[in-house]
Amino acid sequence: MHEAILNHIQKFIHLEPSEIDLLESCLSISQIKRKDHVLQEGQICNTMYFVVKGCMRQYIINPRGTEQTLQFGVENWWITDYLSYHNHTPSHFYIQAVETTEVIALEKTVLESMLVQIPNLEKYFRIVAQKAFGAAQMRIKFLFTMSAEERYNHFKNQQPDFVQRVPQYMLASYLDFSAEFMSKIRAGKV
Amino acid sequence: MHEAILNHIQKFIHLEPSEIDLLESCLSISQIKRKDHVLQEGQICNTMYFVVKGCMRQYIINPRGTEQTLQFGVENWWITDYLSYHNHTPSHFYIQAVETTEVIALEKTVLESMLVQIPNLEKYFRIVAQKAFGAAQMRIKFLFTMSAEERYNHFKNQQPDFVQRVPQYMLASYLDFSAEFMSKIRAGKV
DNA sequence: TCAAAAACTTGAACTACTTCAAGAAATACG
DNA sequence: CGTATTTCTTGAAGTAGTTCAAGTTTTTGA
Repeated sequence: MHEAILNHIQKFIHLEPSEIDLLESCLSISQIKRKDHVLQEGQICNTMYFVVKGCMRQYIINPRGTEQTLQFGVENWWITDYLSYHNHTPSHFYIQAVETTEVIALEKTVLESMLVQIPNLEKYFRIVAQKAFGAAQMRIKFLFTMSAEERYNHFKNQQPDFVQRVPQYMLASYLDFSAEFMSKIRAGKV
Repeated sequence: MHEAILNHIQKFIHLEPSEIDLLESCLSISQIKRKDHVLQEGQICNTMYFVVKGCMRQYIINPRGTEQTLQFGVENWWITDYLSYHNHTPSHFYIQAVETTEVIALEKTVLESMLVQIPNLEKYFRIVAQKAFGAAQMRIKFLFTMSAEERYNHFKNQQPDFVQRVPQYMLASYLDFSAEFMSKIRAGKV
């Protein structure tokens, strides 16, 4: 039970058997159906989600009414709105299941008591957040320096399977170009 | 001595007097001259920098040979390449002083021993990284949804003083448009 | 203090994308 | 299985920006 998250945690820190038991007792898996939301714009985000199986995404609706994906979360990723979570402010984002997804939803109150009981977990979440921030910096670099076609090819080389897994319009918006342009890139019409 | 960083840490966690002493003994301020680098592309980043006074920036040189700023770090900000730091891989970035800047440079070996001796610091760095990641997500949102002029005005409203403080071409690249276009925005010629 | 370097401005030509609209194809699920 | 919904495609017209080049202004530091 909960092997996925326990394995992931133990990639970064050591856990005592008693700590594993404690974790087990606090965690539970829930299933989010395709297209269901776990966070809507305007809500305060009190939960962190660990993706066990499936795919979540964080997106916004831009002024033209089009969805734009800011982040995908696949197996072994955490997804949340950290700013809303820390500042208790209304979120700017939606978080939704792209496909039917199993997550471990960790509420702030539960997580905070876990962090007190297993102080070593602080290190785990520190490393997760630092790596995520590092990845966000690289993402901004790619957005700044590559053309649309280059971003598509680069992503496809890095994550060949993932390209098949999500609708093209979601990936297009994640790479910051229109769904129509994605279609033309794929057809070689650019 | 080191009040800036001690105050910043104590915004998020409690420190015992003995811990403060220990910190004091490990920290030292160094001065980075305007335009000097603390990290160059290709180097492995082993240090985190806390800005006490002044301004640092992280930037890249794009394929056309133009510098593009990915991140500014002003007073009370940490700046580093977390990906290079964690993975021991060559950095994609330059980190440079925009103006002559006082930083506390924390080497990985020193920081790691501090984290062992003051486990509570893990929490501090967790929160710093989570907030930084949250800010990066918002940044991507702004890049995705606002026009160049909107990004400039938004930034100017949020950080009126900062706009005066750095060369326009650095801010232009941070907001992802050309220095020339910045000039036209400011002149109202758009 | 003053020369050199850095930063800013301007206009003209260009281009990598977007938007719109409508139809075709693929997929979900009752 | 079949239909409703979602996703993808295509071309034409438009635009928010870039690039280039040259001149001007401001700042730096010996």
